[in-house]
Amino acid sequence: MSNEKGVTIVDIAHRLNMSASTVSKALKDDKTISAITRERVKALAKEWNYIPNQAARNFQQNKSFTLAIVIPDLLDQFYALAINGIEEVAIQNNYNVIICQSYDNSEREINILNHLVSSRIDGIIIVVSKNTKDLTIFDNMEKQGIPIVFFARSIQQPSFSSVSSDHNDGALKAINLLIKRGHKRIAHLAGPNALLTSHLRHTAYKKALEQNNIPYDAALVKATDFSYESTSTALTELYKDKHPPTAFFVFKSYVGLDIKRFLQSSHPKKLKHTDIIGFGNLPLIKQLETKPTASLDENSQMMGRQAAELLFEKIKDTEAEKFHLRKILLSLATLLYMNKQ
Amino acid sequence: MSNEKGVTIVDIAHRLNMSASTVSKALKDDKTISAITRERVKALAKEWNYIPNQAARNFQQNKSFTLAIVIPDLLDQFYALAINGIEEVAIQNNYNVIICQSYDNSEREINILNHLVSSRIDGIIIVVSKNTKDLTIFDNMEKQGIPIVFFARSIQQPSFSSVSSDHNDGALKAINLLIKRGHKRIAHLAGPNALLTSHLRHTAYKKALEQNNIPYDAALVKATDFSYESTSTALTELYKDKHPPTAFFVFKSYVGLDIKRFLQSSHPKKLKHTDIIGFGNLPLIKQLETKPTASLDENSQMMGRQAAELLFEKIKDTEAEKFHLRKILLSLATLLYMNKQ
DNA sequence: TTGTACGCGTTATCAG
DNA sequence: CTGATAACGCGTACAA
Repeated sequence: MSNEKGVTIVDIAHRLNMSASTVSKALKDDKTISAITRERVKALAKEWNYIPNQAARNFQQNKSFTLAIVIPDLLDQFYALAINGIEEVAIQNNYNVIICQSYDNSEREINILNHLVSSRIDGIIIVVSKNTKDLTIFDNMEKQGIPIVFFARSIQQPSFSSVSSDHNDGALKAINLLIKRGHKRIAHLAGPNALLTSHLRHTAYKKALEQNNIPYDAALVKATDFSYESTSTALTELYKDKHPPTAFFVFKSYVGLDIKRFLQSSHPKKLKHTDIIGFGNLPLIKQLETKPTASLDENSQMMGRQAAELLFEKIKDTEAEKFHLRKILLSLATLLYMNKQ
Repeated sequence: MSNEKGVTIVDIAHRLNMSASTVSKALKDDKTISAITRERVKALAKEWNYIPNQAARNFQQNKSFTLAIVIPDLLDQFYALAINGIEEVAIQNNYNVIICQSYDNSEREINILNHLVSSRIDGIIIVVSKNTKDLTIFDNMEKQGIPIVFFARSIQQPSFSSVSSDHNDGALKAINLLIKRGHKRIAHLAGPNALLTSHLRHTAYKKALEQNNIPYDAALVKATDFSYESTSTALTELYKDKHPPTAFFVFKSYVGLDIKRFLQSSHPKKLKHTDIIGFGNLPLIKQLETKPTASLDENSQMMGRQAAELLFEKIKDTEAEKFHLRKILLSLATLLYMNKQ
């Protein structure tokens, strides 16, 4: 019978008059153990409701069979969907996933990472928080054999694997669409300065304009930290212009939604004629009565799957002491929404 | 110097010519170790970047310093906010949180729970998935000393701790508000049948009508499984009635949003005059141009904090071998939204 | 004040 | 085919 602390392999071995190692092997169907023994062991294990002590296994094997996802914010549906994709692949590989929120705060991020290292996490998929500058911790982690995949947000260091959207591809598709719809004054609401991705998308915006022979106007570009207040300040500035924008290319769709909110309260007449397009197709857009013009469909679930697959390649390669680096850039479809006229 | 597998206490002890136990104690500032020794140890630990092996600790102490949250779906902002509240309290207690999605599937839920037990999780906060009937696993877990707090969704078993909204209070406030706004035909869109909470809210709806001397009409009540399709089928039925509803009391606000979507496409003229109120104040409502009439403000973040605090009480009580049961029912404010007229 | 000895549950190795 | 033994890193009771 079981004591209250849980049945162990030793308990079973004792009852069956065999050694713990035999039981251990029998439990995992090791062919060097006779079929009868295996059956006896499994039967008793079931009867006694033996639950393997995963903590002991982790310790013994110096592995956790767990990978971590570190994201700024769960409320952002882009990340939530990505998690679903990652989990899918993790489950296939018999791995568990732990989700950590950095709240876009690099100190908290470091705490999280240290704890993950300490817990012998097997791999990490991370969306770096917006102020993260110091990448030494990531270097150290890779040196310790913990594979990392950077997700969505890019970083300076070229030696890390990553999965993200193709900014140039996305910007070009967005700008082309807006031009096709007759716009000349296309503003760009960029992400926070501290984020490398903000600059990449800004540059992509410039390039896309160039390719369409539209002169770049720095006055049409403002940064936002993604809060409504910040976006609204930026917009107030933009609308002071003699030739205010008639369309927006935004860092991500959430910013586009805030633009709509702003217009509704400050320039309701412009609402209908202002086209907005940005990165990210969010489920919540389904719920909106008037939608943004379009989104660059990032399919974050698929991105998550890709990141997880990449991570598992690295986990296996680390075990084999190989070296593995890959950067995946995903091109984007534009997703048009239809508003009632 | 450190080997690549990470510095251990033994490494430090060896280098400093002392025993591992001395180092172990020094590291945690044990006063029985001389100040000088403590300093020497800590200095070297820092120099060598010693990272305690949490996996070893967990194993040795048979604790994980981690609690788990099991929810149906991360995309639901109600749960995402609850997580934030839980995390807040967990961090204060130096605990980690792992988040698991059951996708409202009880088989997956069981897998998750088994794995959590196996990992020696210290406590669980769970939103049971909608088909969960068999509660023996929870009984077993409590027997094994793993405290559980049920969150938001109620279960039959009275012997578990829980935190949820006060259905009667909520329903009464909602119905009162709708009546005040002149409605007589108030429909109820209930949750799935398999969910006890659906019945509780349904009953609360009946009671609230009674208290207002409005006869209960079963034809005004339909269940939805929360998908748009299901809700839309229910609505189609409802609008076949000779006296179709002019207002809705819904299981949760997401259903209310789907009602709006449905009306917009099928009965656009009714949209303006149909009042909708349900459980849950969701951040995404900010983004809507026309909002539901009101929400019962569940403040899931605060609910999360309460659940976590309750769980920590239980964790401490378990250690002290005490018994602890509490059910928290939170009353709700109604939150009115103002639509442009 | 410091050190010794042991156990936590599991698995890998190697001997029988 | 099975068993004995050691090892993983840490904490702790007890001895010195």
